Amino acid sequence: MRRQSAVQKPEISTRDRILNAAVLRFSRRSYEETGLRDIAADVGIDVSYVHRCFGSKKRLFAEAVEAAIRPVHLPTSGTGEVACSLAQQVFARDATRSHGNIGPLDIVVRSFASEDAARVVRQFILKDFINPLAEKLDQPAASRATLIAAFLAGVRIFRNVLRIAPLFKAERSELEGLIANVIEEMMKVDPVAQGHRRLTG
Amino acid sequence: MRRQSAVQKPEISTRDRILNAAVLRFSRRSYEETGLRDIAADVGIDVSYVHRCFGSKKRLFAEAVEAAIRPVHLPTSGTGEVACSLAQQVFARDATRSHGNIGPLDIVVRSFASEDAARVVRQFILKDFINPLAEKLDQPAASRATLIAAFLAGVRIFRNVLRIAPLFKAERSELEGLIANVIEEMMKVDPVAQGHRRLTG
DNA sequence: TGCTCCGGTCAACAATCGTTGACATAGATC
DNA sequence: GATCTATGTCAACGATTGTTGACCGGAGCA
Repeated sequence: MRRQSAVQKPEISTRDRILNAAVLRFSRRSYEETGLRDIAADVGIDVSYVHRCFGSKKRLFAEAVEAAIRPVHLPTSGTGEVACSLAQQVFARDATRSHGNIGPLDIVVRSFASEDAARVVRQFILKDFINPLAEKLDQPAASRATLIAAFLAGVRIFRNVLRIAPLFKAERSELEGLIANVIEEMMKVDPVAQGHRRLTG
Repeated sequence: MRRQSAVQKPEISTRDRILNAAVLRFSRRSYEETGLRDIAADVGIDVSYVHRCFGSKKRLFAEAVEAAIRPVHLPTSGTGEVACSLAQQVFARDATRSHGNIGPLDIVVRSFASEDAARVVRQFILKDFINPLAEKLDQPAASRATLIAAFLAGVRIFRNVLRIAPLFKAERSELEGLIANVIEEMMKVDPVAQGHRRLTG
């Protein structure tokens, strides 16, 4: 019924509306807790059409992850700027999808536990975050980049999923300062000279 | 049929066998992916008895978390020792429940996505980890302790749940060195003096 | 007019889930 | 022996899930 209304209205397609609804749902609840019927109800259509558009729940989820994430912005300048930028981005919420405090990261961190979802998420984290970041780091670059990713994911989980009080209520600028410092530490410290010193026993 | 067999054999109760099986299942799969029938099958009994013993799936999960976790060991000495100890414990696997690479932390990090499970997990993290750790830290102690917890959780998730290659395959001692350093940094750096310097713009 | 394709609905499938209540068995107690 | 209670089993409930196939209205085309 909702055909191109006379003129050239951009008029987002039903498929994209499903995708948007899916991103929001998957960002707020776990993969299993989110039903296709919920998503269909958001758009105002029947479940079967969701399935017809995307083939399966797993594929819809994969497309939702791909649609939600956007490339992480990594400044080309020194380590300090990179650290600060990452610290800010971990708190960023999505500008366009401004419902609640949902950001593009949340759909990723919500979906670790389920095997179906984890496969999708793992690929994204490696390709779109760890690998680009590792190019900016000293050896062992891959380990450093992964630890940074794990830290950011942990912070986002504690703050937005578990809603642990100290991270949920604390002043954002204070946290950003702490986090930026930690990230900078992860980027530059030599593990052999400083890290192993206490680990012999 | 399995009464105290004549003498004083310790003979673990069926209830505890259910609990053990639940810990393993919940550590390996998400809360929703784990069915009561799977747990019952592990023990070799009927589903209904699982339900009769624990009242509901949610309560069984809560008891499983409580049974799986054990108090984190915090050395009383300096920050360096605490950092090293935490770095080692994040890689520790459970000695008694030695199936696979399952450790007491995994049931926690597997289950944060589901709301039912998150409520249980949140309480444990605050009471048994963040609060004891915060007593050893400078202000803002709660924020620091929570960031450390988030970091450790992130590392465990990336390594044991997502199985991200760099953390999954890297040399353990190398990672421990990096992690211990990062934790020490989180414990002692003054956020106002060092953290805010770049965040004014 | 007739045909076909797109966008979408409707009803139902088979499976799985947590949950419930009725019933069985075996010791312990009286 | 009769009764009670702990330890289980069995069968089924109602709800929800992802999934499937039949169907339908309207637009475009010949």
